[in-house]
Amino acid sequence: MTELEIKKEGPPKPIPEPTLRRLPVYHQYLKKMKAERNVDFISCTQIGNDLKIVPIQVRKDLEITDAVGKPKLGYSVDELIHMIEDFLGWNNTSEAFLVGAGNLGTALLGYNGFRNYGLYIVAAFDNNERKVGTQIEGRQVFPVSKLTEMVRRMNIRMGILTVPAQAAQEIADTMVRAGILGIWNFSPMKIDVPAGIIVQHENLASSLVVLSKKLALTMQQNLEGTR
Amino acid sequence: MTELEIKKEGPPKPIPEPTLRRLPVYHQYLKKMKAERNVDFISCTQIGNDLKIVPIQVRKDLEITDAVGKPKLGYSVDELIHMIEDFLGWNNTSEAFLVGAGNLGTALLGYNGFRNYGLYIVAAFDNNERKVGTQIEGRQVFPVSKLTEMVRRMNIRMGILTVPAQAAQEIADTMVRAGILGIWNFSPMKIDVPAGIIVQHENLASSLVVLSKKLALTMQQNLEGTR
DNA sequence: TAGATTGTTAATCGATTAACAATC
DNA sequence: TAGATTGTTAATCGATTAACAATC
Repeated sequence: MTELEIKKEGPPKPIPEPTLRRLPVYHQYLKKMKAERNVDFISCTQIGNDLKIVPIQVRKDLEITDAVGKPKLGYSVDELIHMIEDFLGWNNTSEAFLVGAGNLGTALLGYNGFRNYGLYIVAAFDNNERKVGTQIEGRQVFPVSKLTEMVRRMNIRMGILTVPAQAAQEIADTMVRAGILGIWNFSPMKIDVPAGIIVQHENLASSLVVLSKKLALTMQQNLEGTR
Repeated sequence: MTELEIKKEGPPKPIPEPTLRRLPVYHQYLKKMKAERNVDFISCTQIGNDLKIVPIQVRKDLEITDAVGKPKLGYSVDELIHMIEDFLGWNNTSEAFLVGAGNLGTALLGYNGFRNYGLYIVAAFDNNERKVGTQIEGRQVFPVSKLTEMVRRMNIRMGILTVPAQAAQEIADTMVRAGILGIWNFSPMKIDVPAGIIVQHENLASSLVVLSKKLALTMQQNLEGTR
């Protein structure tokens, strides 16, 4: 070993999905701590307490971003924010098309936060004649018939699916044929895609089931408590 | 042991959350198989193949609903659908209030599927004067100032939060004070609640991160493949 | 220095997967 | 009957949690 620290590369360690999902939560928290209270250094203990995550979990999660802390002091908030953004690739924006400019699609188009997460929705597509040609939240609405050509021309890799259930599979097929590699599916329909295509399905039924089961359990326990 | 099978009760076995999230997926699939192809019996192998879940996983998941299959034949589709609905409590509806009648709120109000999942959104609340007093998707819009009283009067237990980030915590507090026990949080803000209150946070940043990381990995692998 | 906190290695826990006997 | 599929028990895997030495 020389004095120069050799950064060992090794095979890319797999990132646990739960960790990945928590990183944006830490990021939001850190941003808030910085803005509201101008905190410079922070410990896993404090993060954990505030977010109701066990501190050791926080440490493990942050480790994956290669952030280093100082014993006794904690992590530099600025550095941590930066490391998370770097790790998540929020510093280089990628572009996406959104198909289905209904209420849900409009809501997503109107959510400016995505830009901070490295995502920019460049255009929307819809079959409704009254919407085609207009702008929604500053983005042009094109007919779905233009989708394939535009995906190819602009080299778009991500598609956001906000169409009704019955149209979901067909639009997904079109997206894939055009060259889209990742689909963010907000439709209530599971879609079939070829191997190698990534689908992230926001399944509200699944989420609702988790919430209602927990709720049912709480209410049952409350009842038992009064007996 | 008599001839009568004694159904052993035992302590309620904990339900793995991943299983819970998959049950609605099976349900949707089964409904589709029934409707489109009139399938009467189905095996875990087939379900697994179609949904790209390993068959043994499917079996384990279905086991929790107490559904029983016939060796060689598989499960009765009708019975399975019924058992899942029963297990998830989709046969008795519960009511919810929605706060924030923007595009996202409107989208949720317009999604009729919730009724099949045992959820009915009875009313919406908003501070926008142009919305208050109108109907959206057939539901009356009330001012937020009426929320507390109406939650109490109607004994509502679930709140759906579709307000902008900066209003989220305040509305959540109001909900909790009024007696809401479960909050379905669609705002991009993590909310603090007292112990015992259930929060299901639809965190789009988390989902996006998972999708983009996977996408980045695929694109990287594709690149390596061409070299 | 003393002690809080990080970094790292080991133990635990829970979900997934495998193995195999029972059965229609 | 033969064989596919269920039901059930065991093994594996990965994420979480614990333990403890290193360090500022």
